[in-house]
Amino acid sequence: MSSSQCANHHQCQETALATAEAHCDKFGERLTPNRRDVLRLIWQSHRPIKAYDLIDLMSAQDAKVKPATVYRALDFLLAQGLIHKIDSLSAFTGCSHPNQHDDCYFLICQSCGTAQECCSPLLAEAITSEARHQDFKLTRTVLEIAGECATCHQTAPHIAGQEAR
Amino acid sequence: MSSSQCANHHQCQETALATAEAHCDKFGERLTPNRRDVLRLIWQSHRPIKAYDLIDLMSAQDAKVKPATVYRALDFLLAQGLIHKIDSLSAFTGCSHPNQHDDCYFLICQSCGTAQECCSPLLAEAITSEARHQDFKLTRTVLEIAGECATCHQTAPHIAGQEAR
DNA sequence: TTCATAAGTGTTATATTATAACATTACAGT
DNA sequence: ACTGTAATGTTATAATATAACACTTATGAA
Repeated sequence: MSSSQCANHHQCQETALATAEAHCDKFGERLTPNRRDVLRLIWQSHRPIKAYDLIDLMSAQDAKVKPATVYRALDFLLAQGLIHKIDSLSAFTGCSHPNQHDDCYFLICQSCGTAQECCSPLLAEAITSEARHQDFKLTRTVLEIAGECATCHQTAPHIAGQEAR
Repeated sequence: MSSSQCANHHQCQETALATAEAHCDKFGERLTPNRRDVLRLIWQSHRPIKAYDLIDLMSAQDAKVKPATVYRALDFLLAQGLIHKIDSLSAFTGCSHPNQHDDCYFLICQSCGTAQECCSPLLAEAITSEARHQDFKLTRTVLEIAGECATCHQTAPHIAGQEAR
Protein backbone atom coordinates (compact mmCIF):
# COMPACT_ATOMS: atom_id res chain seq x y z
CA MET A 1 0.00 0.00 0.00
CA SER A 2 1.95 2.94 -1.17
CA SER A 3 0.58 6.29 -0.20
CA SER A 4 2.24 8.72 -2.48
CA GLN A 5 1.08 11.78 -4.33
CA CYS A 6 -0.64 13.75 -1.60
CA ALA A 7 0.82 14.58 1.78
CA ASN A 8 -2.49 14.26 3.53
CA HIS A 9 -4.93 11.96 1.91
CA HIS A 10 -7.72 12.69 4.32
CA GLN A 11 -7.37 16.31 3.39
CA CYS A 12 -7.46 15.75 -0.35
CA GLN A 13 -10.56 13.62 0.16
CA GLU A 14 -12.32 16.42 2.00
CA THR A 15 -11.25 18.90 -0.62
CA ALA A 16 -12.61 16.69 -3.35
CA LEU A 17 -15.95 16.38 -1.61
CA ALA A 18 -16.14 20.12 -1.09
CA THR A 19 -15.30 20.68 -4.72
CA ALA A 20 -17.97 18.23 -5.77
CA GLU A 21 -20.47 19.97 -3.55
CA ALA A 22 -19.62 23.31 -5.09
CA HIS A 23 -19.80 21.88 -8.57
CA CYS A 24 -23.25 20.43 -7.99
CA ASP A 25 -24.52 23.64 -6.42
CA LYS A 26 -23.30 25.55 -9.39
CA PHE A 27 -24.95 23.30 -11.94
CA GLY A 28 -28.12 22.59 -10.02
CA GLU A 29 -27.25 18.93 -9.55
CA ARG A 30 -27.84 16.96 -6.39
CA LEU A 31 -25.00 15.30 -4.57
CA THR A 32 -27.25 12.86 -2.73
CA PRO A 33 -26.03 10.71 0.16
CA ASN A 34 -25.49 7.72 -2.11
CA ARG A 35 -23.53 9.70 -4.63
CA ARG A 36 -21.52 11.34 -1.91
CA ASP A 37 -20.77 7.97 -0.28
CA VAL A 38 -19.56 6.53 -3.56
CA LEU A 39 -17.44 9.57 -4.26
CA ARG A 40 -15.96 9.45 -0.78
CA LEU A 41 -15.08 5.77 -1.11
CA ILE A 42 -13.45 6.41 -4.46
CA TRP A 43 -11.30 9.09 -2.89
CA GLN A 44 -10.57 6.92 0.12
CA SER A 45 -9.14 4.32 -2.17
CA HIS A 46 -5.72 5.30 -3.12
CA ARG A 47 -5.92 3.73 -6.50
CA PRO A 48 -8.59 3.16 -9.10
CA ILE A 49 -11.33 1.10 -7.51
CA LYS A 50 -13.69 -1.36 -9.13
CA ALA A 51 -17.44 -1.08 -9.04
CA TYR A 52 -17.89 -4.30 -7.11
CA ASP A 53 -15.31 -3.28 -4.54
CA LEU A 54 -17.38 -0.18 -3.99
CA ILE A 55 -20.46 -2.34 -3.65
CA ASP A 56 -18.67 -4.45 -1.04
CA LEU A 57 -17.50 -1.42 0.88
CA MET A 58 -20.96 0.12 0.83
CA SER A 59 -22.45 -3.17 1.97
CA ALA A 60 -19.98 -3.49 4.82
CA GLN A 61 -21.52 -0.50 6.57
CA ASP A 62 -25.09 -1.67 6.86
CA ALA A 63 -27.52 -3.24 4.41
CA LYS A 64 -26.42 -4.95 1.23
CA VAL A 65 -26.13 -2.49 -1.59
CA LYS A 66 -27.16 -3.62 -5.06
CA PRO A 67 -25.09 -3.08 -8.22
CA ALA A 68 -27.58 -0.66 -9.74
CA THR A 69 -27.25 1.67 -6.78
CA VAL A 70 -23.53 2.02 -7.21
CA TYR A 71 -23.58 2.06 -10.99
CA ARG A 72 -26.14 4.84 -10.94
CA ALA A 73 -23.97 6.90 -8.67
CA LEU A 74 -20.97 6.17 -10.89
CA ASP A 75 -22.92 7.26 -13.97
CA PHE A 76 -23.84 10.48 -12.30
CA LEU A 77 -20.31 11.20 -11.12
CA LEU A 78 -18.91 10.41 -14.56
CA ALA A 79 -21.48 12.67 -16.21
CA GLN A 80 -20.51 15.49 -13.87
CA GLY A 81 -16.83 14.90 -14.56
CA LEU A 82 -16.21 14.25 -10.87
CA ILE A 83 -14.62 10.88 -11.55
CA HIS A 84 -12.94 9.09 -14.43
CA LYS A 85 -13.27 5.55 -15.62
CA ILE A 86 -10.04 3.83 -16.52
CA ASP A 87 -11.10 1.56 -19.36
CA SER A 88 -8.03 -0.63 -19.31
CA LEU A 89 -8.74 -1.50 -15.68
CA SER A 90 -12.53 -1.29 -15.55
CA ALA A 91 -12.02 0.87 -12.52
CA PHE A 92 -12.86 4.35 -11.32
CA THR A 93 -10.81 7.15 -9.87
CA GLY A 94 -11.52 10.66 -8.62
CA CYS A 95 -10.95 13.58 -10.92
CA SER A 96 -8.59 15.99 -9.28
CA HIS A 97 -9.84 19.03 -11.15
CA PRO A 98 -13.37 18.59 -12.41
CA ASN A 99 -14.44 20.87 -15.18
CA GLN A 100 -11.09 22.32 -15.95
CA HIS A 101 -10.34 20.37 -19.11
CA ASP A 102 -10.72 16.98 -20.67
CA ASP A 103 -7.30 16.37 -22.06
CA CYS A 104 -6.07 14.25 -19.20
CA TYR A 105 -4.20 11.02 -19.36
CA PHE A 106 -3.26 8.45 -16.76
CA LEU A 107 0.01 6.94 -15.62
CA ILE A 108 -0.95 3.58 -14.21
CA CYS A 109 1.63 1.85 -12.09
CA GLN A 110 1.46 -1.90 -12.45
CA SER A 111 3.48 -2.28 -9.31
CA CYS A 112 1.57 -0.21 -6.76
CA GLY A 113 -1.70 0.16 -8.62
CA THR A 114 -1.91 3.93 -8.48
CA ALA A 115 -3.13 5.93 -11.43
CA GLN A 116 -1.84 9.44 -11.63
CA GLU A 117 -3.97 11.85 -13.58
CA CYS A 118 -1.89 14.12 -15.76
CA CYS A 119 -2.60 16.92 -18.13
CA SER A 120 -0.49 18.09 -20.97
CA PRO A 121 -1.86 20.68 -23.34
CA LEU A 122 1.10 19.89 -25.56
CA LEU A 123 0.29 16.22 -25.76
CA ALA A 124 -3.40 16.97 -26.14
CA GLU A 125 -2.58 19.24 -29.03
CA ALA A 126 -0.37 16.57 -30.60
CA ILE A 127 -3.25 14.12 -30.44
CA THR A 128 -5.80 16.59 -31.76
CA SER A 129 -3.47 17.45 -34.56
CA GLU A 130 -2.94 13.78 -35.45
CA ALA A 131 -6.68 13.28 -35.58
CA ARG A 132 -7.20 16.41 -37.65
CA HIS A 133 -4.55 15.16 -40.00
CA GLN A 134 -6.70 12.08 -40.63
CA ASP A 135 -9.75 14.28 -40.98
CA PHE A 136 -11.20 12.68 -37.87
CA LYS A 137 -13.58 14.60 -35.59
CA LEU A 138 -12.44 13.84 -32.11
CA THR A 139 -14.93 13.62 -29.29
CA ARG A 140 -13.15 11.63 -26.63
CA THR A 141 -9.60 10.48 -26.05
CA VAL A 142 -8.54 7.59 -23.87
CA LEU A 143 -4.86 7.69 -23.05
CA GLU A 144 -3.79 5.20 -20.42
CA ILE A 145 -0.11 4.56 -19.95
CA ALA A 146 0.84 1.48 -17.96
CA GLY A 147 4.24 0.92 -16.45
CA GLU A 148 6.10 1.60 -13.24
CA CYS A 149 5.93 4.84 -11.34
CA ALA A 150 8.93 6.73 -10.03
CA THR A 151 8.33 5.73 -6.42
CA CYS A 152 8.20 2.05 -7.27
CA HIS A 153 11.27 1.81 -9.41
CA GLN A 154 13.24 3.94 -7.01
CA THR A 155 12.24 1.80 -4.07
CA ALA A 156 12.58 -1.62 -5.62
CA PRO A 157 14.59 -1.30 -8.78
CA HIS A 158 14.31 -4.07 -11.31
CA ILE A 159 11.89 -6.32 -9.48
CA ALA A 160 8.97 -4.97 -11.39
CA GLY A 161 5.99 -7.22 -11.75
CA GLN A 162 6.68 -9.12 -8.57
CA GLU A 163 4.27 -7.27 -6.41
CA ALA A 164 1.97 -6.37 -9.27
CA ARG A 165 -1.71 -7.14 -9.40
CA MET B 1 -22.35 -0.32 -42.79
CA SER B 2 -19.52 1.56 -44.31
CA SER B 3 -16.86 -0.46 -46.01
CA SER B 4 -14.01 1.91 -46.27
CA GLN B 5 -10.28 1.60 -45.79
CA CYS B 6 -9.41 -1.26 -48.11
CA ALA B 7 -10.44 -1.60 -51.72
CA ASN B 8 -10.80 -5.34 -51.47
CA HIS B 9 -11.60 -6.63 -48.07
CA HIS B 10 -11.44 -10.26 -49.08
CA GLN B 11 -7.92 -9.62 -50.24
CA CYS B 12 -6.77 -7.90 -47.06
CA GLN B 13 -8.23 -10.79 -45.10
CA GLU B 14 -6.20 -13.31 -47.09
CA THR B 15 -3.11 -11.21 -46.74
CA ALA B 16 -3.59 -11.01 -43.00
CA LEU B 17 -3.93 -14.78 -42.73
CA ALA B 18 -0.83 -15.32 -44.84
CA THR B 19 1.07 -12.86 -42.70
CA ALA B 20 -0.08 -14.63 -39.56
CA GLU B 21 0.97 -17.95 -41.03
CA ALA B 22 4.41 -16.58 -41.80
CA HIS B 23 4.70 -15.04 -38.37
CA CYS B 24 3.87 -18.29 -36.64
CA ASP B 25 6.24 -20.27 -38.82
CA LYS B 26 8.99 -17.86 -38.00
CA PHE B 27 8.45 -18.04 -34.26
CA GLY B 28 7.62 -21.71 -34.04
CA GLU B 29 4.05 -21.04 -33.01
CA ARG B 30 1.06 -23.00 -34.22
CA LEU B 31 -1.76 -21.29 -36.06
CA THR B 32 -4.23 -24.06 -35.36
CA PRO B 33 -7.64 -24.29 -37.07
CA ASN B 34 -9.38 -22.65 -34.14
CA ARG B 35 -6.93 -19.80 -33.99
CA ARG B 36 -7.10 -19.37 -37.71
CA ASP B 37 -10.90 -19.38 -37.66
CA VAL B 38 -10.99 -16.73 -34.99
CA LEU B 39 -8.44 -14.62 -36.81
CA ARG B 40 -10.37 -14.97 -40.07
CA LEU B 41 -13.62 -13.93 -38.44
CA ILE B 42 -11.94 -10.93 -36.87
CA TRP B 43 -10.72 -9.86 -40.28
CA GLN B 44 -14.06 -10.59 -41.85
CA SER B 45 -15.65 -8.17 -39.48
CA HIS B 46 -15.11 -4.74 -40.70
CA ARG B 47 -14.94 -3.26 -37.28
CA PRO B 48 -13.78 -4.35 -33.86
CA ILE B 49 -15.71 -7.45 -32.92
CA LYS B 50 -16.71 -8.67 -29.48
CA ALA B 51 -15.72 -12.03 -28.07
CA TYR B 52 -19.28 -13.25 -27.81
CA ASP B 53 -20.05 -12.23 -31.37
CA LEU B 54 -17.13 -14.41 -32.40
CA ILE B 55 -18.56 -17.22 -30.30
CA ASP B 56 -21.91 -16.80 -32.05
CA LEU B 57 -20.32 -16.78 -35.48
CA MET B 58 -18.24 -19.84 -34.70
CA SER B 59 -21.30 -21.58 -33.34
CA ALA B 60 -23.34 -20.78 -36.44
CA GLN B 61 -21.17 -23.06 -38.57
CA ASP B 62 -21.58 -26.29 -36.69
CA ALA B 63 -21.42 -27.24 -33.01
CA LYS B 64 -21.75 -24.71 -30.23
CA VAL B 65 -18.42 -23.17 -29.36
CA LYS B 66 -17.70 -22.39 -25.72
CA PRO B 67 -16.28 -19.10 -24.45
CA ALA B 68 -12.99 -20.63 -23.36
CA THR B 69 -12.29 -21.81 -26.88
CA VAL B 70 -12.55 -18.35 -28.33
CA TYR B 71 -10.87 -16.59 -25.43
CA ARG B 72 -7.93 -18.93 -25.69
CA ALA B 73 -7.54 -18.18 -29.35
CA LEU B 74 -7.83 -14.47 -28.61
CA ASP B 75 -5.16 -14.74 -25.92
CA PHE B 76 -2.85 -16.46 -28.35
CA LEU B 77 -3.46 -13.93 -31.11
CA LEU B 78 -2.94 -11.04 -28.70
CA ALA B 79 0.28 -12.58 -27.41
CA GLN B 80 1.53 -12.93 -30.97
CA GLY B 81 0.57 -9.36 -31.76
CA LEU B 82 -1.72 -10.54 -34.52
CA ILE B 83 -4.71 -8.71 -33.09
CA HIS B 84 -5.38 -5.83 -30.74
CA LYS B 85 -7.90 -5.43 -28.01
CA ILE B 86 -9.69 -2.11 -27.89
CA ASP B 87 -10.21 -1.61 -24.19
CA SER B 88 -12.77 1.13 -24.49
CA LEU B 89 -14.98 -1.20 -26.54
CA SER B 90 -14.10 -4.60 -25.10
CA ALA B 91 -13.60 -5.66 -28.68
CA PHE B 92 -10.90 -7.08 -30.90
CA THR B 93 -9.49 -6.05 -34.23
CA GLY B 94 -6.81 -7.37 -36.55
CA CYS B 95 -3.36 -5.89 -36.44
CA SER B 96 -2.44 -4.66 -39.86
CA HIS B 97 1.30 -4.96 -39.35
CA PRO B 98 2.16 -7.46 -36.65
CA ASN B 99 5.57 -7.12 -35.15
CA GLN B 100 6.49 -3.86 -36.69
CA HIS B 101 5.99 -1.64 -33.67
CA ASP B 102 3.78 -1.10 -30.70
CA ASP B 103 3.14 2.59 -30.84
CA CYS B 104 -0.19 2.35 -32.54
CA TYR B 105 -3.35 4.15 -31.68
CA PHE B 106 -6.92 3.83 -32.84
CA LEU B 107 -9.40 6.20 -34.38
CA ILE B 108 -12.77 4.79 -33.44
CA CYS B 109 -15.74 6.10 -35.37
CA GLN B 110 -18.84 6.23 -33.21
CA SER B 111 -20.96 6.51 -36.30
CA CYS B 112 -19.85 3.55 -38.43
CA GLY B 113 -18.04 1.57 -35.76
CA THR B 114 -14.76 1.19 -37.59
CA ALA B 115 -11.46 1.47 -35.77
CA GLN B 116 -8.57 2.60 -37.84
CA GLU B 117 -5.16 1.57 -36.60
CA CYS B 118 -2.66 4.38 -36.92
CA CYS B 119 0.98 4.81 -36.13
CA SER B 120 2.78 7.98 -35.42
CA PRO B 121 6.39 7.82 -34.28
CA LEU B 122 6.04 11.50 -33.48
CA LEU B 123 3.07 11.00 -31.23
CA ALA B 124 4.65 7.92 -29.69
CA GLU B 125 7.73 9.96 -28.92
CA ALA B 126 5.62 12.74 -27.41
CA ILE B 127 3.99 10.20 -25.11
CA THR B 128 7.25 8.53 -24.16
CA SER B 129 8.74 11.89 -23.44
CA GLU B 130 5.79 12.89 -21.25
CA ALA B 131 6.19 9.68 -19.28
CA ARG B 132 9.93 10.13 -18.97
CA HIS B 133 9.30 13.63 -17.73
CA GLN B 134 7.32 12.13 -14.85
CA ASP B 135 10.03 9.55 -14.31
CA PHE B 136 7.58 6.83 -15.30
CA LYS B 137 8.77 3.61 -16.92
CA LEU B 138 6.35 2.95 -19.72
CA THR B 139 5.46 -0.58 -20.69
CA ARG B 140 2.20 -0.22 -22.54
CA THR B 141 0.20 2.63 -23.98
CA VAL B 142 -3.49 2.62 -24.71
CA LEU B 143 -4.53 5.44 -26.98
CA GLU B 144 -8.07 5.21 -28.26
CA ILE B 145 -9.61 8.22 -29.90
CA ALA B 146 -13.34 8.20 -30.35
CA GLY B 147 -15.21 10.49 -32.71
CA GLU B 148 -16.38 10.57 -36.29
CA CYS B 149 -14.33 9.42 -39.23
CA ALA B 150 -13.86 11.38 -42.43
CA THR B 151 -16.19 9.16 -44.44
CA CYS B 152 -19.01 9.56 -41.97
CA HIS B 153 -18.93 13.28 -41.53
CA GLN B 154 -18.51 13.82 -45.24
CA THR B 155 -21.48 11.60 -46.02
CA ALA B 156 -23.84 12.79 -43.35
CA PRO B 157 -22.56 16.05 -41.99
CA HIS B 158 -23.81 17.19 -38.61
CA ILE B 159 -26.08 14.31 -37.79
CA ALA B 160 -23.44 12.66 -35.70
CA GLY B 161 -24.67 10.32 -33.03
CA GLN B 162 -27.92 9.58 -34.83
CA GLU B 163 -26.79 6.34 -36.38
CA ALA B 164 -24.42 5.52 -33.60
CA ARG B 165 -24.91 2.34 -31.72
C1' DT C 1 -50.68 23.72 0.82
C1' DT C 2 -51.43 20.61 -2.43
C1' DC C 3 -50.71 18.42 -6.31
C1' DA C 4 -48.17 17.12 -10.43
C1' DT C 5 -43.95 16.12 -12.18
C1' DA C 6 -39.44 14.80 -12.39
C1' DA C 7 -35.56 12.86 -10.18
C1' DG C 8 -33.72 9.47 -7.40
C1' DT C 9 -33.80 4.85 -5.23
C1' DG C 10 -35.03 -0.13 -4.26
C1' DT C 11 -35.40 -4.49 -6.09
C1' DT C 12 -35.35 -8.35 -9.08
C1' DA C 13 -33.73 -10.20 -12.89
C1' DT C 14 -30.65 -10.77 -16.50
C1' DA C 15 -27.13 -9.47 -19.98
C1' DT C 16 -22.34 -9.23 -21.03
C1' DT C 17 -17.51 -10.15 -20.54
C1' DA C 18 -14.04 -13.28 -18.87
C1' DT C 19 -11.58 -17.02 -16.28
C1' DA C 20 -10.77 -21.39 -13.44
C1' DA C 21 -10.26 -26.13 -13.16
C1' DC C 22 -9.79 -30.47 -14.75
C1' DA C 23 -10.36 -34.20 -18.27
C1' DT C 24 -9.05 -35.47 -22.92
C1' DT C 25 -6.79 -35.26 -27.36
C1' DA C 26 -3.20 -34.11 -30.75
C1' DC C 27 1.55 -33.17 -31.73
C1' DA C 28 6.66 -33.02 -31.85
C1' DG C 29 10.81 -35.01 -30.67
C1' DT C 30 12.99 -39.03 -29.51
C1' DA D 1 5.65 -46.44 -30.30
C1' DC D 2 6.56 -43.52 -26.16
C1' DT D 3 6.49 -39.52 -23.74
C1' DG D 4 5.89 -34.90 -22.42
C1' DT D 5 3.89 -30.58 -23.77
C1' DA D 6 0.59 -27.90 -26.04
C1' DA D 7 -3.99 -27.43 -27.37
C1' DT D 8 -8.78 -28.36 -26.86
C1' DG D 9 -13.28 -29.82 -24.70
C1' DT D 10 -16.30 -29.18 -21.03
C1' DT D 11 -18.46 -27.56 -16.94
C1' DA D 12 -18.83 -24.23 -13.85
C1' DT D 13 -18.51 -19.78 -12.14
C1' DA D 14 -16.49 -15.07 -11.53
C1' DA D 15 -16.63 -10.29 -12.66
C1' DT D 16 -18.67 -6.40 -14.89
C1' DA D 17 -22.84 -3.97 -16.22
C1' DT D 18 -27.72 -2.87 -17.52
C1' DA D 19 -32.98 -3.33 -17.99
C1' DA D 20 -37.36 -2.88 -16.19
C1' DC D 21 -40.62 -1.61 -13.09
C1' DA D 22 -42.31 -0.24 -8.53
C1' DC D 23 -41.83 3.11 -5.04
C1' DT D 24 -40.22 7.37 -2.69
C1' DT D 25 -38.65 11.96 -2.29
C1' DA D 26 -37.78 16.62 -3.79
C1' DT D 27 -39.30 20.69 -6.35
C1' DG D 28 -41.86 24.01 -8.00
C1' DA D 29 -46.31 25.71 -10.07
C1' DA D 30 -51.15 26.41 -9.07
